[in-house]
Amino acid sequence: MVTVGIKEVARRAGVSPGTVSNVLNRPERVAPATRTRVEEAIRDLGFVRNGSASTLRAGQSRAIGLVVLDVGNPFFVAVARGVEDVVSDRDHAVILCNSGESPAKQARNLRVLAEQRVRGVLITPVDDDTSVLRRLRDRGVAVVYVDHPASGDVCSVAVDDVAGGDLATSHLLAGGARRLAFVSGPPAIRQCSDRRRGALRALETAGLPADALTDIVVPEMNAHGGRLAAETLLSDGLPDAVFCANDLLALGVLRALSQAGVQVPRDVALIGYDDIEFSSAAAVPLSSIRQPMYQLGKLATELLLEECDDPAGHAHQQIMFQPELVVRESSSP
Amino acid sequence: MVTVGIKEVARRAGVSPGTVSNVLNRPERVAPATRTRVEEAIRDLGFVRNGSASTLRAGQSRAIGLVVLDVGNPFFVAVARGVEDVVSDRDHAVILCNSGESPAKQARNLRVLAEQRVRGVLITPVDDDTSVLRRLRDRGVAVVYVDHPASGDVCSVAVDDVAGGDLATSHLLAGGARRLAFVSGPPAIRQCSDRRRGALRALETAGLPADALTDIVVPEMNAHGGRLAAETLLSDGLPDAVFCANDLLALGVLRALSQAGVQVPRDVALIGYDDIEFSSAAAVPLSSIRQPMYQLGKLATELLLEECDDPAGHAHQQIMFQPELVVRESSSP
DNA sequence: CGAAATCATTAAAACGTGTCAATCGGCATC
DNA sequence: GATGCCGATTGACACGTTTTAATGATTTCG
Repeated sequence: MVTVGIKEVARRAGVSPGTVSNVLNRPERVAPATRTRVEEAIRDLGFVRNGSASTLRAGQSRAIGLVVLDVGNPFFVAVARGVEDVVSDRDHAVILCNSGESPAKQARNLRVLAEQRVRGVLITPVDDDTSVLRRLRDRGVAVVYVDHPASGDVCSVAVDDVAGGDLATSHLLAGGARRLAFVSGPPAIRQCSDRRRGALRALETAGLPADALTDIVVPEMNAHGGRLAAETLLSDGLPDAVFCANDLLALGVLRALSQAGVQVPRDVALIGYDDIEFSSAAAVPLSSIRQPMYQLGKLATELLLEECDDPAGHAHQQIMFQPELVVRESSSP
Repeated sequence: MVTVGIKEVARRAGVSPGTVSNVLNRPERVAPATRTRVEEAIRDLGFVRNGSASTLRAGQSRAIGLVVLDVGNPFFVAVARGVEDVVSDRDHAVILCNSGESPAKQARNLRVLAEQRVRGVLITPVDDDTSVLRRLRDRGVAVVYVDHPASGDVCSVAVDDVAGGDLATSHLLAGGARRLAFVSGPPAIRQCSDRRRGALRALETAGLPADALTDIVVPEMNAHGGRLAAETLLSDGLPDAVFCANDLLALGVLRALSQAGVQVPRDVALIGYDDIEFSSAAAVPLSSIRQPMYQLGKLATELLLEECDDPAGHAHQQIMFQPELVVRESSSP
């Protein structure tokens, strides 16, 4: 393993290591003639900068961390795309981490990111325990919440989940449903509890009691969780309508119900959340709540980089998008 | 930004920096009493080790790179899961990169990984240009091909795509189809060309001419590409059956055809590739070719780490899995 | 009881880059 | 022709960790 470093390049180009460094970092400071000479040497020797050394010296790396709940969820994939597009313009890198909805994995990921001295972290937190994040910020790492509202001292980009829950539920109620089920992951996940609160608000607006809504909590917010929920639905008796906290759950529910001979929407109405691409292509096209996923990632990254570039003059912002109801066959009588 | 380093921990614990390093890396070498003292100091000061410094000193980091064609494709998400599970046991990290089927992005990603001095790289190459990879290996970075067969001097884990293409096509032919269309991305992508070769083999076996297969090439192997392909199908006249190089394409084709009033499988049979979870939940459940996605990632990672740990005694292996036909409604008359 | 051996700890030298004060050379001004 | 000035380049040090050879402390054995 031959390690060609900055000083070999320097020797080859007949300059000092300092000049090579300048070519890499502030090309404008070095005379055009020597610059091309150095660039040739770099090409000839196949030199690639040692990121560790550069990070060590500079005190921070040219990477940001993105911690999401589930890389298997197209929602977060779309968010990641937004992040990637902004970041690659500034030739930074994204370290994508998956917390799998587990606080332990989230903590492990954050430790790795802290070790890597990332400039900043975009995170969809697993729960409301902000202590880990606070420690990160104390260490000088900028943090922006993604899909999670925050209070004054930190930036956040989110979508109004209470409004979304209300939208979905009001739509189901307008369709004539009276007994509802809410399928979601652990209530510690804010998206779940907020969407539930929205559902309850809709019930109240409609003059219905809160116990018209039955909670079904499953451990994982994916298709498998959805199938588990369907088992409960089938054994406990079907409600008029089912509201799932995301589309993966809804697809799982839909699948399991169909296999059991239950027809959607005839026997039970169904609505999901996120409006991922697959929802419209499902066996029964899925009604859902649309969110600006790509925008979420994009804007969050812009806020993060702004804070990194000017920590002092940066004013924290909390952005809140509004979700949108998308009606398809699964909830139309 | 306060930087608490190893030497502050040392001072607090009343030992030398070297001892703190030993506690971190070879705890067995330090006496239990001092070890706990150091561990307390670490906790008290909230010390986290500077990964750059340790990477710089060690010459390589404790991370591996994974470069995939499309993070939006559930196939690669499943592969990534396999990788992640193996790697996190050895407490290494995975840097996940998306080449988006573009050689330029792939090259950029590899540069970043080289800068980070990753121990090894798992990659599904965009094309057959191995020069970049060869340079990486010359620099001492282990490389394993994922979902891409290789020749003797490098490890690879792949699935027999020719066999898969044959399986899919033979199945369509057995269903009575005579005129076929093959929808895929650019033929430079090996998965596409191999599956096509398998399709041609099946035609030959059945005694049909090669021009019974019409190629439809789209720029992106996702649902959008599928919709583009469907436009071509509709304007050029429908074949008896359509074989798509992956399920995302097939879902897009299915969707667009349905919207145009074409019924699957009555008007045209359809089969995809990969057997991603959504395929079975589609409007018309999709026939497909199943691949051991998780196993692919898992085994590739094991080979990679084996090579990293013992570069000299390592014998390169080329693993080839066999795919499996999954028949569902989209191809059953 | 002294010497040897074992064990725990330390001091100092790297790793490759970025930074900054210092130097050099060329040029214009007086 | 001396002086000052400015841009280009240099040299040396620092970043935080790991590692190795050496030191100090303690035990074992003759």
